[in-house]
Amino acid sequence: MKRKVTLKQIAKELDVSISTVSKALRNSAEISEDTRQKVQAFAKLYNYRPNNIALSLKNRKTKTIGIIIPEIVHHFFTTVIRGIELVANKRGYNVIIGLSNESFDKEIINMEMLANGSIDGFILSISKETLLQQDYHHFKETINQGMPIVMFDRVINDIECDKVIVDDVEGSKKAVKKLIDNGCKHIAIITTKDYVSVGRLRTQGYIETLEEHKINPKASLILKIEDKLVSEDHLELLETEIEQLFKSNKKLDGIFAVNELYAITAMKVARKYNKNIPEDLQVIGFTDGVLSKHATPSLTTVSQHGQKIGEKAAQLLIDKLENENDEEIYQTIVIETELVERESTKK
Amino acid sequence: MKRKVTLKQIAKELDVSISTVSKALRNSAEISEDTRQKVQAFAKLYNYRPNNIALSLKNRKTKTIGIIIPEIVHHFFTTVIRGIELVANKRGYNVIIGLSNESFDKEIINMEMLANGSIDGFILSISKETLLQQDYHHFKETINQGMPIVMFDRVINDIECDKVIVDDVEGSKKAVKKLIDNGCKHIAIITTKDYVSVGRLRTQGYIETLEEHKINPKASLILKIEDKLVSEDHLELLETEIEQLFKSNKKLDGIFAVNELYAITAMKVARKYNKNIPEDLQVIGFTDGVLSKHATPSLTTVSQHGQKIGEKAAQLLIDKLENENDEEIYQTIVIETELVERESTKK
DNA sequence: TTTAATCACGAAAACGTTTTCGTGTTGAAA
DNA sequence: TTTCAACACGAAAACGTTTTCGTGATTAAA
Repeated sequence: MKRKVTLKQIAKELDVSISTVSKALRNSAEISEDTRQKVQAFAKLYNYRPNNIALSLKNRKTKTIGIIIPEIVHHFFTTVIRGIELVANKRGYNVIIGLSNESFDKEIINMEMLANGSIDGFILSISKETLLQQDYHHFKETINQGMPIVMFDRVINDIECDKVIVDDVEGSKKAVKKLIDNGCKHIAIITTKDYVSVGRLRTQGYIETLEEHKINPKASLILKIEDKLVSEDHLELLETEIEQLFKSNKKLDGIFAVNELYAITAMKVARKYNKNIPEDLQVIGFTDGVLSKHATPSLTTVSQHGQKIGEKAAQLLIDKLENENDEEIYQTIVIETELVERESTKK
Repeated sequence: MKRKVTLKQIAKELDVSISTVSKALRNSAEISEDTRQKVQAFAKLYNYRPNNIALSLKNRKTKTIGIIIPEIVHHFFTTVIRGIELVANKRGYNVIIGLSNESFDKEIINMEMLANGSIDGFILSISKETLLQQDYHHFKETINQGMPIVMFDRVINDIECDKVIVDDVEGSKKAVKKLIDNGCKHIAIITTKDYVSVGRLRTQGYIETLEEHKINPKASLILKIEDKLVSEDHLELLETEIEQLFKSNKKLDGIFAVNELYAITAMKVARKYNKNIPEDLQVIGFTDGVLSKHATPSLTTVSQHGQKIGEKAAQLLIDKLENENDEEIYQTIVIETELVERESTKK
């Protein structure tokens, strides 16, 4: 087992100073051709690689991006990570991941763990608990200490930082409009409680679109799920709630669900009630994931282009990191949504 | 914007030495109660946090684990990550992620990027390309430099390191046995080419189980997919290959697929051929993910307990890291698989 | 031959810690 | 009054780099 070789060891071995070795390796003009070759040959032989930690300390930058997300077993978030990793790697950055697990405390702990020198900046999506408590001091403090943050998807307006979002309202409008155009008269929405910003916005899009088409939004057609209860383990609860929706709206012919799971479950319930999809009931989801693609019938959804979100977020962050003149101009980038039409809606 | 405060600044401000500040903060007995309180108060006021990078350099350990996986948009791998993160965090470690994207070169690049000081050890699953090329020098070199590696899921025997695997053969046997017990006479397997170790092992389990039950494995019932062709984008190819299987085996009444996607697609094809599941055809998959749970009918699968794999891997790695006496004893932990019975098999 | 410029290298500081060891000051014991 | 612990603190080294600056030796110009 040969330990990693350092400049010091090379210097000692070749009987020159550390500075000389360093310069020789970096092809400094100060060093003679002779020693340069000698040093480089030796370094190559022993497979010398500069120690990242030492470099980080010296340069006061780690070339590492910290990602904080609520959950990793989650198709959307992983596509975002994929995007981040893609451009980060291309630009010489590493990616370190912290999971808040939707918890306020864990979000803070993770951020503090990383903020003390381990990373140069954050890309994050806020945990539900944080959104619920509306306590954002940790973000503000981090930014105040000169560490840039880029928020995506779940963002809040009164934090001054770069943001990458999808136009939830617009995306939701596309979906609802599609249902209307396809002839649906009684369109329900299955959404989350309002404190989840994306749920709120998508609900808003739903209502606006109905109104634009002179349709009166009916309260009985709006189902707001308390999603703390509806983790993967509480599927039955979700199902019964949706069944209620079916029971109290016999004429139901269109459903817009703000995520895949709600949509899939709705289709399941529909089958139970002998409604054919898309003939009797058309369904559109939000967030294009594996479920949508492989469900039967496959699900028409609003795609958020998670990877693009990640790419853009990483771009924004790295640009800010590498721009010396830290002008405090913050951008909010909106990534276009796209309606992916599949079998759950009529042609 | 107040920059992060350092020991030096505190020392200067309070007109004491850096050593005194450091000791005071760490409650050293060398420091008087008076100055201790003064320093601690000041530190608290300015929210002092020791710089991780400096600590890493000093201690020659980063308290960070490097994970290298082939793909992040992948249910199994993310559950493993979740497990790793869970115990890593509990034990004060961070987690940094590199994606090989199933590429040999990217695997190497990522590992080199991290191996130069950024992390204390690796947890990884080998890329398909690496498995295909059978070039494992980068693993050996890393280990040789004193950096511990824990491999999971896709491992290779002749690398000396800790490993966490599922018993693919055993898991596959459970599945096939279930099909036999349920009365299937013509059981097909949809698997990968043999260079993917998990595919090979699951095929082995299939064959062995048949033989144990005096059933002759028929070549026409073994479908080996070249999975480079079958990314998410080549679904039709997968479908036609499976259709061939149906066409050439009219009596087909059981399918064991080595992953979710193959299983789901098989069910889709079955529907096309008007085979009822589970009455006419029973299907079992491998890897319990979202698809299995939410498909219709829901899919009976062999669950690998990804999270447990991650937890165990992290445990092994951290134990090794924190055990000074680096005895070179390597363990291979086998995580039990479990047959999760759902609607795609008979009761 | 003297002066000045160029060359080739080394010493040292800096990044932010922790820790070992040394030292001046105090108080008590002799 | 002298001696010696105990006390409270500081200097310095170390982790592994990069970079600035200084310097002795060689070479070219005067």
